[in-house]
Amino acid sequence: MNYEEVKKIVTFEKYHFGSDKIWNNLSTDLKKYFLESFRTLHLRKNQIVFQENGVPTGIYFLKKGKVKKYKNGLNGKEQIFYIGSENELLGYNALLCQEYYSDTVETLEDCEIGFIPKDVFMEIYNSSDEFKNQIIRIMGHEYGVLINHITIMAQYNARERLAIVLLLLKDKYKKNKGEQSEITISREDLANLVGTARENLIRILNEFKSDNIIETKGKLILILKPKDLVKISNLSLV
Amino acid sequence: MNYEEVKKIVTFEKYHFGSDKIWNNLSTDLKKYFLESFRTLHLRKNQIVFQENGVPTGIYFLKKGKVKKYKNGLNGKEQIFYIGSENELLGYNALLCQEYYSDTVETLEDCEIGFIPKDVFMEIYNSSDEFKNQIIRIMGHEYGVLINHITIMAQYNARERLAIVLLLLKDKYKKNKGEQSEITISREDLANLVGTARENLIRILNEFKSDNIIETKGKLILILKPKDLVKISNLSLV
DNA sequence: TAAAAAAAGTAATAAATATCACATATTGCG
DNA sequence: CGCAATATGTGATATTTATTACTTTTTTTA
Repeated sequence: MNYEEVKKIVTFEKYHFGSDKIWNNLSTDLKKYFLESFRTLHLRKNQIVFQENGVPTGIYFLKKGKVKKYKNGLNGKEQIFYIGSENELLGYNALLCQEYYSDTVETLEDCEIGFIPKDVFMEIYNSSDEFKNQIIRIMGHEYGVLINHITIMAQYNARERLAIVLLLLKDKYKKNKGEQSEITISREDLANLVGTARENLIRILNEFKSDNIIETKGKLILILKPKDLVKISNLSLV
Repeated sequence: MNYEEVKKIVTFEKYHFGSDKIWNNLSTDLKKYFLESFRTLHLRKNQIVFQENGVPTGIYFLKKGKVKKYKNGLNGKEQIFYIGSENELLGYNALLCQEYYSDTVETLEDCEIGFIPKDVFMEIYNSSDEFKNQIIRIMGHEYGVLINHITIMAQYNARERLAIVLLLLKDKYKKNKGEQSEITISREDLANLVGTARENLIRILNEFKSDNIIETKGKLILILKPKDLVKISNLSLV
């Protein structure tokens, strides 16, 4: 199995909402209007963009940085189900279905975020069929990503899930071509993403370290042998 | 805690895709045209409506009966993430995002299903803003349902999840007002919905039986004390 | 920069869950 | 109908995961 085959198994698209593809099929005029319509917010690390049960007043466009999307479960424990990165849209689901937010978005690092008020967004949305269709395409794709996530959470054990999450983060934290991904994430967040206790997560990370699959330096995680992670993940082709 | 409060905790909407609300805000003319546009299929129990990785050729409208929505996970094990019932639409996500189906839909009993070919559906979809907005509203709502599901799968134990699933099925299998719900489901399917091994599921069902919370007769499950299931579920308000 | 707070890591133990190897029903069908 | 296939149910055991009670390290901030 070569690396290309490996990449096919862990298809990034299957784990990525894809709202950064909002520009596809959009005219340059519309793109320009959209980009000019937002006010830029600078948020520090660990700040909340919007919160579960809050009222949507617009949508957000993550220009720079990373965010976690989570829902509070048993005893307020954060269930992180997605890591958002550069160029992704945030908060359109609740706005378009006219409900309160069903999740919370919080920055993982200093972020630059564009905010577009509801009325401006709806104006663009309603005036352009291309834009509307693009949003719908994204929402349809999300469905597949989420049910894939459900299946993984329900059927794979913590070790397998950690392998999958690390492969995914390797892509999300990719910098320039050829460069090593520098995954910086707290053990608490990683545990809440994998869906296991922090103590358990650390034990598995240590196993991966002693097998030279990964290397850590403080919060930093480097993936040395992605192929081994694919093997551990138990993910199958198709 | 009275039954009204109990019902607030296990909000049906939080677990229901809501595509049966497609008619809301729709003109009677459009509704009529829609209903007249489909060909009715009669499917027996355990027949597949559409399959993961298949090409969408239209959408389905479940007129009568129940279906399971699942994805095949580890070693082909079915991960059931939704039970569809009367008046729900099926298969619109993949069609609208122009991808292959990401899940499989299979009947749980004899079903009457309307099929609308892609071109006819897209014609209705594109010609009516009300219809389009209704579909979008449904897709936005689904997002909340799925992340709620992820949180439950990741944080609640099998006993809690079974309690939640039984309360949900009680609503899905509701007949006429005041009548007792008759939940008929194979133990295998129930285990794949709860996300645990069949043996484990049966053990927990037996516990519920000896506490007189439920009653079973073959595949039939009757819920005697829903309030007790709410307590067991550990679901909290808000 | 030093104290306080938060996060990370360790080890032992308890609890939950999966797996295996069966026995017993139930259902489908030639 | 009756046999085969499938589904259900039981008990023992192995494995995985959570929990508890800490120590150590890192980060924050007064």
